[in-house]
Amino acid sequence: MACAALRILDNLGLPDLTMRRLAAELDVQPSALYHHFPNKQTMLAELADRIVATHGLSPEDVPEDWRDALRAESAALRDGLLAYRDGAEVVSSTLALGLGADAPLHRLAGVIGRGGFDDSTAARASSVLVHFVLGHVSHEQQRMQYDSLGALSPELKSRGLDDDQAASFAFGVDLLVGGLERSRSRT
Amino acid sequence: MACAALRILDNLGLPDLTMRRLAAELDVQPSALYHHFPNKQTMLAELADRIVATHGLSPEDVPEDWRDALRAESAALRDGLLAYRDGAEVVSSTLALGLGADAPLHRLAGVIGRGGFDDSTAARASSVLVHFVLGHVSHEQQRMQYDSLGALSPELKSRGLDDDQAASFAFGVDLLVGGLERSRSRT
DNA sequence: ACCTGAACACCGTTCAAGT
DNA sequence: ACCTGAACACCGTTCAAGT
Repeated sequence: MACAALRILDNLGLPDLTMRRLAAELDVQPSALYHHFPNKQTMLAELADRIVATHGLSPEDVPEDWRDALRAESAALRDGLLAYRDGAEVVSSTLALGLGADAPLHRLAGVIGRGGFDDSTAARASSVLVHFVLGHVSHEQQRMQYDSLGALSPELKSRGLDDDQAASFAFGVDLLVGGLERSRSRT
Repeated sequence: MACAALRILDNLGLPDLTMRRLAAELDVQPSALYHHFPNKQTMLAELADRIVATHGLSPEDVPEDWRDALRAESAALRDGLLAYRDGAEVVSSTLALGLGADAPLHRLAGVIGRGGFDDSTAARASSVLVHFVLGHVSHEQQRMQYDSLGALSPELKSRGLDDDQAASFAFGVDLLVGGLERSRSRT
């Protein structure tokens, strides 16, 4: 059920993920969907939860240094969002509406807490980080879609573009890690 | 024309800002709008540009210290977004689609550049900052809307909530300012 | 140049009725 | 419990025709 929705999302994108198309994919009438979700937003929230659950970094892969752990978790979250077309937008809107997809928030806050910051700081900093990740990846995915719509010589321009995106993503994460580190040394 | 759109946005919110309602507000047929904008997104982009243009900090009010200037510009941007219902979401989607609303990006990059950072760093850091601001204010506005829909004793919970929002906003900005400062001293 | 009228191809959601 | 069929109240956009 949610699998069909993810398939539509990945193949056609968020604007084409309609209740009617999902119903058609399941060979069912649109009204039947409302026995499983109260409304469309709830269905998208379920998708968002699944998308961020994908970014499972196995516990043994989490570095013990909190800064490296934060970088690793951030990169894993980015990978999870990039795994589905328009993944960042789905998660972003769900999170904004307070309907879920808040696992990364708690995950990252936990890592920061392990760095010796108080709960309030950890919560706020993880929120800043998640806002950045969602904004960055949304932009990234928007650009991918634009490029695939075939402007002039897409290969030429996108050669090394993935590296650029990864680098500017890492820059943002490092900026926040640095800010955190500094905030502690200034106490 | 754009004023009517802003009025609808502020009174009814983004979901109710439809081409048909805008046409009705202007006492015109929906099809008439397409002589002014090629499509709805373009119309929203015009709105977004206007919303971020509001955040005009007069040049004499910009502090000379780049860190204070960054804080002041960020706060002014937040105020501009908060000035219209769903302002952050309108700007966010327009920026994501690359249709405009990039004035704050250049403004902030300029301020950072005045702090002695190279152009690439300034551009990346201002992008991080704008992602944070949009994410934060979106969340803020979502919550305002939710509260006004009247949960239990809204005054009780929102007493001092504005201060909280302003404080966590300032925290995020300071985190990034600190990160930038640190990135220079570590060169 | 700017607008009307009418249509096209859709939406999300509800609800009685069936099994 | 789960689904159908039909409807309600909308959308964004196009296009011939008018002025």
